[in-house]
Amino acid sequence: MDNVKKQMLKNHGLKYSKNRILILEILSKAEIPLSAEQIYDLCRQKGSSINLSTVYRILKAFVDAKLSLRSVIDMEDKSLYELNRHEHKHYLVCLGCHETVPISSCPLDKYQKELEKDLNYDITSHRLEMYGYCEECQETKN
Amino acid sequence: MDNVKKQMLKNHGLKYSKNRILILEILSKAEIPLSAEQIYDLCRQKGSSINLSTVYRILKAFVDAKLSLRSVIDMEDKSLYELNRHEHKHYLVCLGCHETVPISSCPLDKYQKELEKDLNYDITSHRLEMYGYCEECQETKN
DNA sequence: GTTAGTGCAAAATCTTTGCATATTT
DNA sequence: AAATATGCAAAGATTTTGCACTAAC
Repeated sequence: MDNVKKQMLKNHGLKYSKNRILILEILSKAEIPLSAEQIYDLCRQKGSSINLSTVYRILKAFVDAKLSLRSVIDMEDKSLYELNRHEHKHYLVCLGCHETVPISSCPLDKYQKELEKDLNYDITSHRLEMYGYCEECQETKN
Repeated sequence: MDNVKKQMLKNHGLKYSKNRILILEILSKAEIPLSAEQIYDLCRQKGSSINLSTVYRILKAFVDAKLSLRSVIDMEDKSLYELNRHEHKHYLVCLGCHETVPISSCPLDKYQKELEKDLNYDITSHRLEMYGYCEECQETKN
């Protein structure tokens, strides 16, 4: 029984369950956001007989508890889920091969503060993704 | 018959049709991105008997022809469509009332060039949305 | 023992498609 | 007349939900 993960659940007001631990492990190891189905497949590969609807329910619980983040990538129709690492991170996505590169620098802090003043908004977050072509796809013109 | 809009279709390799003109008008007037269903409703309000699947087909044609842009907003499950005005624009979305404010300034040019060099990517576009609370929703804690 | 999580099947929502008909060039 | 757009109904894909059952506290 993984006590670190169990504690993570508790800290976010979530009850323990085998499935939740399993999905938490998968998200912890993932370096890029995964779709519900990818997570489901990884569960099955690890021998679990979890149901897809349970995966969705757990992901929803994680997002509500702010343990996970949900996002969508341009041109994709499905949601992606990742662990909320409380790092400010963005992604660069190759439009050819869909390689996804995490980027930890962010140039938006000052800009966000200016906007807040100008527009009388309390800005709590932002989403930034960059799109383009990786070295290989530039050559093959994918 | 709106000849400006007719020409717009032609310029993008799209054949004329009443429905296409109608949707083009709706997108032209819209200041923020609209969902397929909102566009459908606006069509019906204008007396058209268009079918929802036709709306989807036209929007797909517009996006393929780069006459329109398709996007998704965090926490929403449906695509949004707007006219491709070839302006670089972002949106600030209120998490309380979903007010959407277009923002034309963009602080990312230099940053994007740095990333290109660092990562050997050809970066062709980016998406930025800001989320927060408008003045009113800050008060009512929506 | 009570509360909450899960599997399964069925439904809900958004989007796409096949086919017969209508419109555009 | 030939090619494309459209309406309708049906299917796809992703996500949600009701209910009986099981696991966790």
